[in-house]
Amino acid sequence: MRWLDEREQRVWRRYLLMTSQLAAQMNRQLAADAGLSLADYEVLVRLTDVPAGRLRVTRLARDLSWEQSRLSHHVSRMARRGLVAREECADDGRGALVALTEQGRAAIERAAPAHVAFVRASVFDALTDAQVDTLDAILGSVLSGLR
Amino acid sequence: MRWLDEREQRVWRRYLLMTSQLAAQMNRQLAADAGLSLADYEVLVRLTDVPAGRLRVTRLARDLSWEQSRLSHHVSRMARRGLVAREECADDGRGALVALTEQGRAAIERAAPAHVAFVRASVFDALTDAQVDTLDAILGSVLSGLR
DNA sequence: TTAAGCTAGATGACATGTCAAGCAGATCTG
DNA sequence: CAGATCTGCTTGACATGTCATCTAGCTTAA
Repeated sequence: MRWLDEREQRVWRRYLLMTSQLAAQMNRQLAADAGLSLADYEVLVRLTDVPAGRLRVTRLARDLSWEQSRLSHHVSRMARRGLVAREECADDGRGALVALTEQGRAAIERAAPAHVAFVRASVFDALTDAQVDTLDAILGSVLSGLR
Repeated sequence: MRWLDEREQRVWRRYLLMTSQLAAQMNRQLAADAGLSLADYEVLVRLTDVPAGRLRVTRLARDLSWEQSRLSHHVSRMARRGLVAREECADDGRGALVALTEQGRAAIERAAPAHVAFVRASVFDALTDAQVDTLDAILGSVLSGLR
């Protein structure tokens, strides 16, 4: 049984700390700016990206790499707040579409500039170009191992 | 307003994906092996690290970089499951100690080998030494910007 | 064409996390 | 030394996420 050495432990603890702090601060900023969570933001971004402004539930879940039931619950909550709307699917009687509402579009347009500025300031501006390249490689290696 | 360029967007999305997948898999593995969550594991590790096996609530929260109320709720849940116990603090009438129980110690001893093996396999074994160094630097830079 | 099985989604139960408020025991100050 | 304030911790309300299960609409094969 091989444990983590000193350096590995330090890196690992800092990894856990950094990821949780970064997520917490993004959540707080989005909440303050536009009453959104990071999860809301991700859903809205994806919907904004497609011309029709609507996607099938399964497709959206796959795009976001979310579990389907998580998305279903989340859509319910977002619908209650008027950020998205559920629509029937003509093709498939079982299907459902999640559609961006005007209010949802307004919310993400309000939130996006400060959110992007925060990501830029706290991540990309803090790193050299070479570090970003290495980070990309690291993410790729770890991700491919996870599948 | 400067948005993220192609490469930055790709890295950022992969960052969000990788961090969430890694956390999800760690949680699943810990749950399967020992009925623990990653949060439980972190609490138990910290308590195991101190000789007395008990810490003041505030101290533990600070060590973990958790909000105090999160820890309080979490300790309640862990106490209900017998993993830790709350104790009175002799020094300070307001204070409370969180103490590792036998059952808590048994749980972490059961969980640790596979958990460490998973972290090693999915992270450290997937990276070169130079990548780990760069990761360390990246974590440091971003963290210092977050405070 | 119909019964078996598959697929899309929703839901209930429950664990987790955040924020704001509450409470009781320290501490400080006039 | 008595009120004001601060501190350590808990609690309630509520948002979020997971797992298991349910339902209804498709699909397929005898």
